[in-house]
Amino acid sequence: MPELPEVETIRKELVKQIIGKYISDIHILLDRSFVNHTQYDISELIGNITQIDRYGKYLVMQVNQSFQILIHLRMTGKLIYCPFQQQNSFKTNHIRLIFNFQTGDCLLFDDVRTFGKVEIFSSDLDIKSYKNIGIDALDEDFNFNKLKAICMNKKTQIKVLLLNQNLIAGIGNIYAQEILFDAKVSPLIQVNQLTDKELKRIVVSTKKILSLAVKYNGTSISDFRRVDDKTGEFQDFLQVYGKITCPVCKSDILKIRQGGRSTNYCPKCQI
DNA sequence: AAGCTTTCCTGAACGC
DNA sequence: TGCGTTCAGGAAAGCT
Repeated sequence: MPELPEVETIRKELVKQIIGKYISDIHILLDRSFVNHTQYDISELIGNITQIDRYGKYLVMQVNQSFQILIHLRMTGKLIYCPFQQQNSFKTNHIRLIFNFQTGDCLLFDDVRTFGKVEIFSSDLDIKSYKNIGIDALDEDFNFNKLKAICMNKKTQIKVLLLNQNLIAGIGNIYAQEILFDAKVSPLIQVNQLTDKELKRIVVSTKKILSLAVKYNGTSISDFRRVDDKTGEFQDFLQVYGKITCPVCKSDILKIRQGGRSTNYCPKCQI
């Protein structure tokens, strides 16, 4: 499931593959994957890809000065670059959209569970405010003071807060668990109860875990694949997600549910 | 208003 | 074997 490191991995690879390419046609295979296309004339959604940015888990492709393509992969969305229509060489069983380039190659949007979304925005729209996206977890302005301000007067459990994209953007269920394990903080603590030391450890662990995961091209647990269909490598570094035994103290890892999501944590290391 | 719950969807894994 | 049930998850809408 793509979180910040996976989306950043995809972004970097897309920059290499498709910057400067001319989108000549967008082929829609599943209507609901392309949220607001009925507001546009598809034949006019053409032009050069000039820039690709990431905001939290969102990808934004700038096309000329005219419009932006906003992409969210949710759980099973993939972007696969296919040189010269070599679609058969990739495991693309659930293609929802095809971006065709003038050069004959294309970008496939493949998504088993169809939660992923592609959306068109005019260039003057600010996506961060439109989608109410919080500060990016790897933004250098995300620091102790910022986290303390975010946590002030809130009773939410820290694990649930880390998943709230409106407050901090980019952290999903795998990395929230890894960050709290690394910071030795219980996922159950209400954020207004966190000490300054704990808040500082959470910030340090967030930077450490996410940047390491970016370095290793993300985590491929089940669905995540890179633009060239390769897997990431960070799954080899996971400490607590999907684990039975704590790698530090050998205690049994507890599995609980918070806000409808599963959480693994070590009750001995994470107090 | 903050913080819950529900909805969307499919394939894998499970139980009988 | 094969059927039915459960689970997984991000974000937004609908609740309280």
